Amino acid sequence: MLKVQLPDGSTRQYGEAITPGDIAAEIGPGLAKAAIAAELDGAIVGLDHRLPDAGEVQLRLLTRKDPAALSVMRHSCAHVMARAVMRLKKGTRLAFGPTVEGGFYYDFELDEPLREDDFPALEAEMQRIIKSDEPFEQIELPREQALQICRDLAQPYKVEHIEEGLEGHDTMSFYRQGEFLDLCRGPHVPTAGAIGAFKLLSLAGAYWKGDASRPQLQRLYGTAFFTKPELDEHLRLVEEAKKRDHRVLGKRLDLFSINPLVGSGLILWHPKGAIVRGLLEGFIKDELRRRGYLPVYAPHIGRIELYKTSGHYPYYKESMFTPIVMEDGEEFLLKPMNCPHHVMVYKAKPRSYRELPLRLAEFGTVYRFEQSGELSGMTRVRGFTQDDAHIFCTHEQVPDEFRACLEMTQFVLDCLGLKSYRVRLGFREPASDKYVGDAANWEAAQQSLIEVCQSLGIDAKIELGEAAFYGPKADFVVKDCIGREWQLGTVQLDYNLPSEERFNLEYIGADNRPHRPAMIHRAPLGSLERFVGVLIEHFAGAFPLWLAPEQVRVLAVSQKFEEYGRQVEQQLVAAGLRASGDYRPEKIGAKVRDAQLELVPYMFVVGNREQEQGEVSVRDRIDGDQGAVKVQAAIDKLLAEVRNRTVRQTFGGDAGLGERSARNEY
RNA sequence: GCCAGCGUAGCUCAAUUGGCAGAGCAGUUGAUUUGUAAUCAACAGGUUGUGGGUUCAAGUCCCUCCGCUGGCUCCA
Repeated sequence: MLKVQLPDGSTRQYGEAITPGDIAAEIGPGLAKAAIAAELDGAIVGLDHRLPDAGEVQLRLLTRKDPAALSVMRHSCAHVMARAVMRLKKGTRLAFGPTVEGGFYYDFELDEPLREDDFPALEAEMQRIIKSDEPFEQIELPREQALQICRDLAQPYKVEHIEEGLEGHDTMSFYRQGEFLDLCRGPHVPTAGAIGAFKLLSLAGAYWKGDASRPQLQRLYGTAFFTKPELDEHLRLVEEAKKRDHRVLGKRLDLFSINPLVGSGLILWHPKGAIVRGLLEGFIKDELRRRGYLPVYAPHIGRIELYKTSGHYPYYKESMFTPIVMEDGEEFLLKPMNCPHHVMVYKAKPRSYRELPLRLAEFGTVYRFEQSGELSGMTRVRGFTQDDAHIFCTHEQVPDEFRACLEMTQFVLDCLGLKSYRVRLGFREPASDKYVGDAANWEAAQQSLIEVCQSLGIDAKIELGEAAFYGPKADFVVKDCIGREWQLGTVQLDYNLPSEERFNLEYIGADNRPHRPAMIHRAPLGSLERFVGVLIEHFAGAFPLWLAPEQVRVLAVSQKFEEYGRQVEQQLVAAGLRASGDYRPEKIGAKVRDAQLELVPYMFVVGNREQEQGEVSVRDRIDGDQGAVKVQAAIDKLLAEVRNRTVRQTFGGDAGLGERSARNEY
């Protein structure tokens, strides 16, 4: 006897084998038609899933209104896409085809590669398959039979996956849809007709099982929604994301450039971009001073022996610039990290416990030879500046220092209007022996990270095995205003560099004996390049007043008022505002338009009326014409907005562009 | 690094089947003196990313390299 509890609290009892589809039909023909999948005790299953014969289960029938149903449908759409590819390209070998955030993909190996030109034909074929509305039918087969079928179908990747990936599974799940049969655990929509509007998006390379030493397959990306308007809205958001791309805006707003003659991945900060960066640096410097950090400076290169001692060389040799070799054989490296230099500052003299915690801070520029295919605008570069600091402290001080670091990062992000973020806690894999440092210290440090996050109200997720070999870490992952996630700030504990086999750091304790300090690396913004890139996209180039490269522009109604305009402009500059003036022989409408397109936060319009009254007409970039006020009153208003670092406007929306993470395997 | 695609004026984009490289904006000059998102006109702007090849003829077809884009892999 099976007892089924439904979301409304009602229960139903069944004596015979039953499926969610049967139950839906029993409740009503409308639900039977609308149901797409079901949630059985928290797990998503198909409508044809056979419920247990006895016991008690909770069941929820999912319609197209449930987000979980969308994933099921997209996965089915991936199958339809694969079926279409196999119809058009004979001999296609199938790999994996899961759902990802914002859509789905399927990996194939073909004799003739797919091209984007093939998309229209593929989409037409998919449309035909959906129209014929054939059911998705699950088939469970014993291991040997499953293997034989995949061999008969000439699907070597499926065979390999059964043999290696699904070792220990006795039965295999397949889904059949017409002539298309695929190893798949599902679930799927009942029939292809449930698939709504879809679109093929892009073509890419992907290694089999994500392993660069294995064959490279072709990955076909697509997306699907239950209705055409939803698909159109999604595509519109993707277009919106493209418009606020920091590479596009960086060029249009003259913030930065990258020049092949200078080198890939090397940022040229133009004056306007440099203003934004400088303001951020100033903001951070003030915070560091307030929080007891001491500024230091270190050179951009160091002898190779420094990095041999730190252990970075030759371990990270592949992602470093080649050493500079002098005539006498001495070698230098462009520094890929600031820590070894800062460690040497620590080691410059004997340290007492009374000096700890010692917090050494520097905007340190580092160089890493990232793979060419990895470079992207300001967010992935070969030379970047970290708002770096290294804290040397006793093990007892670690929790307080963690707290201060996380609190500062939180403060900085809040000030910049980045309100949506989470923290990834990278902890050690308990069973592994790849980590340096004392296990008890690790345990205490990890525990304190959890407690600090809790007390600061930070949404933190523990990821076992994601720690660096030298210590646990907390990475801040920030979500921008269209839902994309970026890893920015980081706090990392380091048991390696202070160790005897590395720099052998010591301090003299209260017991007059030497002790080993702990070391924390931390950077609230991460890299200024990436951070500014993310800020550009987050604000769509429209920086809040305190960060805007140009804060006010004086617009003269005609050239007759140039003199008064320049006078106002001077007052603005004297008040500490970044101001300019537009005295061209253009109509005021044209000047307004230009300032508006350049995203200048405020325009002060001056003409005859203003000149006579000692006023300016304030035009707000967001709210438009605000009418005339005395010059000093206008300045005071702006100064207050700067002082408070007011964030007045960000742009909303979520294009489903977060971390692309595979959910359904095979 | 790997797979696929792309590269035309500062920017956005045209150029029939391989047949005289073109437009808008930006720029310069001149006229206009303007009241809240584009005043008018003239001028100038190019070794079509680089180097090679096929052809009577290459922006267009083939190869090389460089760069960019989307992914994959990597990320101290």
